[in-house]
Amino acid sequence: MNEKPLSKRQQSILQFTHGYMEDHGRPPTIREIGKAVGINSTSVVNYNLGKLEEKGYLDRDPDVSRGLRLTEKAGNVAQNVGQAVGTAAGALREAVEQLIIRVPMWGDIGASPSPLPTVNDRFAAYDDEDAVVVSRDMLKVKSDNLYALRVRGDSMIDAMVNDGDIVIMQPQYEARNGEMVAVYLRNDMSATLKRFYVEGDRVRLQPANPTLTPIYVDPEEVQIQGKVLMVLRQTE
Amino acid sequence: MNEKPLSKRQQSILQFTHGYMEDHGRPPTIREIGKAVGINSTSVVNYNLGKLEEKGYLDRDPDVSRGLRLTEKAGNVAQNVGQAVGTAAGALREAVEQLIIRVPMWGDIGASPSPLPTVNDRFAAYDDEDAVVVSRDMLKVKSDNLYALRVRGDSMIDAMVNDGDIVIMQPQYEARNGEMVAVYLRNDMSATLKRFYVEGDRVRLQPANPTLTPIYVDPEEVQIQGKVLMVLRQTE
DNA sequence: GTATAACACGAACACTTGTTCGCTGTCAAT
DNA sequence: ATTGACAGCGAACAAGTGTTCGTGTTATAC
Repeated sequence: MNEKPLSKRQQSILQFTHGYMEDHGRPPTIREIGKAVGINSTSVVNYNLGKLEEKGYLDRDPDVSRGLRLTEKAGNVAQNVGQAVGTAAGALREAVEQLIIRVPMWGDIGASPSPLPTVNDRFAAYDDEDAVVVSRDMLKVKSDNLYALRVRGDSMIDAMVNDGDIVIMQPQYEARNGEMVAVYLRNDMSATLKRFYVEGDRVRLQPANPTLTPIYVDPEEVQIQGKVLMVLRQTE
Repeated sequence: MNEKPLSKRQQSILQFTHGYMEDHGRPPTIREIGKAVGINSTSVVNYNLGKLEEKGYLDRDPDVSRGLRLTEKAGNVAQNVGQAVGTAAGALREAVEQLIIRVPMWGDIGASPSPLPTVNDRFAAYDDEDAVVVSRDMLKVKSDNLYALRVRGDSMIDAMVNDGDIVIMQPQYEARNGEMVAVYLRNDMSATLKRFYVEGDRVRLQPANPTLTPIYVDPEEVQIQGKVLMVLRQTE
């Protein structure tokens, strides 16, 4: 449809109407439009509004005061404000959720004898205040059931994990070779973080520090409690 | 202020007005309100609108048609959609900025001989894609000028930092006793991460692993490049 | 040059809309 | 029992607002 462009007056009318609606929360009257765009006669304003309606820039309800409505074509604002705000807020919330994970802090690991807390141990209400915030980019797994533990004592040093460090865990009760896991050694009654390998009928637990020697244990002695995904150290 | 609750009629007036505004893009007239909530007399509607204005639920412009405006207190939608969306977006963006810091990834540390990159070395445009996202809670400093380095090789193991770990650095060229810093040893042409102590006329560099022995160097040999704030390890 | 359409205008009118007035009824406090 | 506050009502009125009418000017098509 090859349509005539808007006259300058018609553009002024649209701009004024849009701004008036935003400032006042209601459309302007015919006389208010005329005063704003320099038209002395209500019938000229009426004529131009009729033309704008023909061209699809606004709707008019006849015989009611302030019976104008700008259409989408006029670039007017969305009518359903609450929905627009909610949609924007939801989109931003989704964007944040795409960026970070809040991992609940469940307690400590390290002082012997002390088994690791497990998923099933947890019944206290999750407290968001104690969460550790981590970038999703740094985790390559689904974020189900992650938890954080703070290391107490020097027993994890062979795992290159220091007193005070935080480890991000994923519940897991079996391990593949090479995975860094938290294991509870029943004979020692202690927990440790090592890379796990099955070798013949024994289990090799390899320290993260490659200069240290591994330990070999009977599979019966090992209780895997979870996989280590990240270590976070604050040095201050 | 102990204020009387709204009457049922007043609640109906607010609800009708809100819905009419959304449906029609303009406020209702006194007579439209009366018809909707079962009031035959314009003066009763007028009286109740006056009460709602007193209580802060709406504003009235006198002597104009459709001169009502619901206020925030009425739970009405924001009038300026763009502004409301922008305000909401800004508030959420501020909330995210309160929660996390995006630390630029500047390069590697560890392969010898290789001095640390410094603030002054950096001239390429900061690429947000390479940033490391860290929770502000885990940093106790102003976030000015932080940068991240990825560790290459085993040379940091005495610092309890493994190949592939990420360290979050703050530029700093002098150190207080006990701070974990990145230092460049001029004689070795190598960089290391250690706790820094001045002892007499020498400098003691203490490994993070307390079972290892420190090294003593001449102060002239030491070039401090930055303070280590955090270590992040991905174990997968 | 003429006819037609588009655009413009002031004035009057019709209708819509908000305000005011005088009155009534109910309820709580004195 | 009286009074005052509150809520309600119909009617009249004043003001606001949109529509219609008759006329004039300018641009376009033939």
